Amino acid sequence: MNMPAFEQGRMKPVLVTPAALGVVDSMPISNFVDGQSVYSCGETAGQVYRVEFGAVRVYRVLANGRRQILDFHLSGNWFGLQNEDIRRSSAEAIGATAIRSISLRGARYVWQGLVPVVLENYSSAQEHQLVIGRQSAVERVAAFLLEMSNRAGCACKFDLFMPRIDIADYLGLTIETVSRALTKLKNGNIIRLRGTRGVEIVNYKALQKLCL
Amino acid sequence: MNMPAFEQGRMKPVLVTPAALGVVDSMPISNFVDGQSVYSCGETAGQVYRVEFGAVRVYRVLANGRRQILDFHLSGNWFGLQNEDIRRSSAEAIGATAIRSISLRGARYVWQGLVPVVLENYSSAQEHQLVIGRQSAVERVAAFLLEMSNRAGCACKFDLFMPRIDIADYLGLTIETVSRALTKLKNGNIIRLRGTRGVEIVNYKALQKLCL
DNA sequence: CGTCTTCTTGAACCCTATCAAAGCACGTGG
DNA sequence: CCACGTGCTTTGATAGGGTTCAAGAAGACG
Repeated sequence: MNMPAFEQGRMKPVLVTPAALGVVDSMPISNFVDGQSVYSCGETAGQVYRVEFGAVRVYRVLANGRRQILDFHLSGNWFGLQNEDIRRSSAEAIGATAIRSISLRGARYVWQGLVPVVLENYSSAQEHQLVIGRQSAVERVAAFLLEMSNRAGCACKFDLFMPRIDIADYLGLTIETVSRALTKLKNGNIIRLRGTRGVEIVNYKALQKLCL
Repeated sequence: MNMPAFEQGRMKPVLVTPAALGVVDSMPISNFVDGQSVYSCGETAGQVYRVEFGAVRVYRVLANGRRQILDFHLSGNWFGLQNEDIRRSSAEAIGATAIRSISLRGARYVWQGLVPVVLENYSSAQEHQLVIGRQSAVERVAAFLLEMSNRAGCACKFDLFMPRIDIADYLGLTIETVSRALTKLKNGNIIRLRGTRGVEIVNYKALQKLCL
């Protein structure tokens, strides 16, 4: 089932990103305010996007109003990639955000470079399935904090850029449960909370251990 | 944010599948018995796979033994697509299964054709996030039955090809809860159960309504 | 036809959601 | 600079849904 090492390398021909193709950096950047829609469920999908700065939440809403945030996208992340013509999710800016949009006009060439991007998004979606499918509230919040820490460059001190409700809808919990989990982690001297958004990881290993 | 219709069509240059590239059909097919491993977590990833007949479950296991099935793959479905060198999930045959494996030797060309496949898998992963993140037990089972019905060609009468434990681990529930949900749907005259695996959807609309 | 596995059913418990209210943070205007 | 108001967060009490543990029933298979 295994392969020689020289073949493993071929897994990533994909380091040829669209940027490397030289077509992306010339694409237009738009600015969004907090909560502003980038695209909405039901719209036709004609572009893919890259966050230049700020953040984006991609989510879906059930008929009864329950919302599930599928992913957060930070500076450098691509989103809006899909095969179907119609958007089945919505995307909104979190805070002041700049987004580069790429039309799929020269589709074949653009998609080719986006393969690693799609694979990465796919991978993180699967990771998240595990978290919301098989972990308890505290474990989910712990996993979330580690994820945010990693995305902040593995800093042990960072700011959450989204409100509690977004964390809850990302983790499949309620804001109250998220708050209680954070309090529990704080009381266990695993994290420290600074104001509403600030987080400091005091006991990194304990946090990792919680994610099993 | 919308685009003219003629550009929409460009979203799918991707109908050029590997099969169309003429390299896939010549790839070797292996046979697997029920429960046999296709690849395991921790192995190096050198191939992608396509189910020829039978079925495959892709799953991850937490340190404490809790398992989450990420996806089921049926005849014609591709799996094992990832960017990283190391497998973070495991794949097993469900029942007697034939699988075609494609080395990523001619990687660039293969990946190019696989873009729609990856996008499809990504899309179904997101769909599933919604189910396990924001739906109740009965709603999850209802969604699962509809999914299986669709994959069986929208038949209202079909066989589940996996045991209850797989359904449970796919939906983030226990087997008992899955069983109770099925009983509830049966008692509500929404479905009929034939033996252990057989399912007949009696009230299709009611089932859809449950998924909201 | 018997045995083993899988599935279903039951009862008790636990975790998380829900409902309600108080505490903060921040911005506005006096 | 402080009072006030608004929105978000935390904390509390209760209830509901799902898990867990424990049998029992139904299939599958030799």
